[in-house]
Amino acid sequence: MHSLSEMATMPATTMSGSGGHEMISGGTFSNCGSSTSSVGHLGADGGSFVPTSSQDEAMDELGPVSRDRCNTWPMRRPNLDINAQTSPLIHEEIPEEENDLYDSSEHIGRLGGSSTNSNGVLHSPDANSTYSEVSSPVMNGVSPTESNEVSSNSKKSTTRRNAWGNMSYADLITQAILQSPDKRLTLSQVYEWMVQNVPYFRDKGDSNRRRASLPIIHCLSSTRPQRRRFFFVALNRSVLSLLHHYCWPTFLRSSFAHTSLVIRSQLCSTFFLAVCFSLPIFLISPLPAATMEASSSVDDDFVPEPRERCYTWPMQQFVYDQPPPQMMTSPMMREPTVGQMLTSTPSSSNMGAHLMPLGMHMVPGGSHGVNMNNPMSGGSAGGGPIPKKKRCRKKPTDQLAQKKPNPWGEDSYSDIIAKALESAPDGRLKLNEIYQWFSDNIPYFRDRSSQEEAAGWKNSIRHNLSLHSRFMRIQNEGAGKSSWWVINPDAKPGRNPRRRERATTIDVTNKAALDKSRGRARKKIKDLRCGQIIGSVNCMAGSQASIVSHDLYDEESMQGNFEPVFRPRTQSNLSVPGSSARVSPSMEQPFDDLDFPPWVDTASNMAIPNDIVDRTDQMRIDAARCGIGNNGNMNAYAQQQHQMQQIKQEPKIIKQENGAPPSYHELNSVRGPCAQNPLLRTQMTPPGKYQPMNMYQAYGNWGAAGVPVSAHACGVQQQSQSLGSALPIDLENLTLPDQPLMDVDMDVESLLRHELSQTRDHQLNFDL
DNA sequence: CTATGTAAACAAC
DNA sequence: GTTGTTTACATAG
Ligand SMILES: [Mg+2]
Repeated sequence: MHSLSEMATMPATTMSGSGGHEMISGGTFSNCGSSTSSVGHLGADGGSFVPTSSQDEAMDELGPVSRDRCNTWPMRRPNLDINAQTSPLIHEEIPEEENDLYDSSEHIGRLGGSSTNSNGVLHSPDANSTYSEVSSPVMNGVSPTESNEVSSNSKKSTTRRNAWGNMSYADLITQAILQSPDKRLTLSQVYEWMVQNVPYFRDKGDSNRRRASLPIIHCLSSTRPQRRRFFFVALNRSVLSLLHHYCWPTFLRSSFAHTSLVIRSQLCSTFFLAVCFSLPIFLISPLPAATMEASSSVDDDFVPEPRERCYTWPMQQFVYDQPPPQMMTSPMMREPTVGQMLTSTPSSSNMGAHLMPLGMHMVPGGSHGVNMNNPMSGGSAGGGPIPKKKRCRKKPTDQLAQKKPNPWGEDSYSDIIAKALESAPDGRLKLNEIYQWFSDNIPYFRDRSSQEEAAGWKNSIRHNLSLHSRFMRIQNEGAGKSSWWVINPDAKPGRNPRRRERATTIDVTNKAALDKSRGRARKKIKDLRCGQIIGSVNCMAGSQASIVSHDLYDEESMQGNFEPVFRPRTQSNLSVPGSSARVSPSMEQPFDDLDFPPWVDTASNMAIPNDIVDRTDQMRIDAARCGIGNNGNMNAYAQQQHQMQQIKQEPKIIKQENGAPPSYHELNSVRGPCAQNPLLRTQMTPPGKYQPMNMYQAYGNWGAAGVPVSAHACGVQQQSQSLGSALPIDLENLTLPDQPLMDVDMDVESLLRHELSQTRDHQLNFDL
């Protein structure tokens, strides 16, 4: 079994009341609350938050300092009156939700139907109905004909918010979950429920497509009202990091009681996001009685206490001592998450015994570094095409005898990289940090740290990072900054690249020919770049390619996909083998490895963004407003982060137009309105610093205890301000297949923006 | 065959 | 020189 550390190491993240307020008001985002309780009271009273002028003032007080330009979060928008009009309805419901928001179908119905409940009202799920037996739970209480009419009628109706009725996705999901026996469903079961119970989705057909593999479990069965709040748990660090970079906050259990409103609203977004992106997120009520109370003591001990501090900072870190029961026993957990797979490599326990038998100069195995064997291997150096001598890499007999696949041990580069990333406090490392991790933790590489010797294995690391969709690069905005590398939680476990084999089939005998052909290819590309229309598009192989903003290169032509004038180093130029012309992105299935609801127009609606801009290092924190007085409540890590933030404070950023036209980064910055997480590690903290086990010898214990806890705080609110007011309100609008400029990148952005717009709009759509 | 390691070309920074 | 992406090729299973 997997230890829980890899999936339940929860970063402490709380949302400050001010954050919640900002989210609603559309004001600026503050990463920090105040040290006083004035801001925190939002959570203290259980979410009875109402945007008032006084709070607005408080907000202003706490708001970020003025800045020239928003590189980390959107600038304050003048006014979002639209929200003010749309929100109150839902808004007013929230404060009172203490009593059973989720068990009250009426509430849900009301949320779903803003004006009339004729269609949106949901009756309480039949107590006898089981998940599998529900006939048409969504339309309970609605006459068959009526319901049918509602859902099948696609024409716009002013009384209907969505094509299927007034219920939001969250409403539907909630219904599905509530009607399940265990009050929890996997994502695929949610899909199934949708398809089975909502005619609109049923009609979309293809219910078996893109089944979810990663579960969302929603436990709402807590009997104690005070615990009937939600937070979500990223099951592993990978997800965590992704959430993190998406700016979806994760929460400590200790924080939820104070931030229920925020959490709920965040949850809704996350909820939806989870559905769309198949994030393995657990949605659980605070220690749901049904699933956790029985076996987990964590719950019972846990009593959230009010606290006076910035709720964006972690107070304490919450770590499951053991996996939540459902994770261990639930049959729904069919497919392991990436993180689980990473840590479930067989036998790494012998890593500890992995003695480097040979001195660093004996170099039994690897041909890395100074390779004596092949003096000609410097391919391009020579003047002319030198026939390349065949490489001969025989595995040394002693290594064979040890059954070790590699001179350093069992794990592949990929495995080691993954472990490095997982060991990182934020689940992310930069390339050189990965290098360092190798050197620090694995003797073999440590012994080959010289520039010359390291070139080989570093190359291999880079190669692996690029090659495997398992790893995801996150753009680190800022000149000269290398990207963050994280585990890609959406990577498909099994299959991966199908491009490697080509070499074996190509019969090119000498390097000259190879280079020549390569040159031709290059030339061809360059020619094409000069204006020819090519039928390929930057596409994703697996989920591995970077997402390219077509806004950049392809202003308005959906027909002609011009190659970019140049390809950013970090941008894949791969085209899909087999499908040359992909004029219509929805035709091909470049996202087969992604799990989307069947009815979702995957190609047009979303994709896993592999390029995410991270502007962590650019945030500016006003330390004075961050509740510094309560450091005693922080864990060491948080304190360190805190100090760092105080130290940092560099107002710089403001990376203005470098003379360049709307750059790739610029566009990325729009797409990835990721927040700067005040708790994110910066470059000032070396990756290995928080590692309890720094030795590769302890390798086998990874996953058990080796993953340090990290604290994350990530506000989602600030994103909302960047959203145009013209954003579609209904998800439907985003899934229209004929939306122009529809492409991977575009869709991610729009999806996120949509989500954010929902958030801004007071959870108009997704609030439960 | 696939998975992996290694080398290297190339490009952008 | 570094960071990334790809391709090529070799070996093991
Ligand atoms: Mg990759």
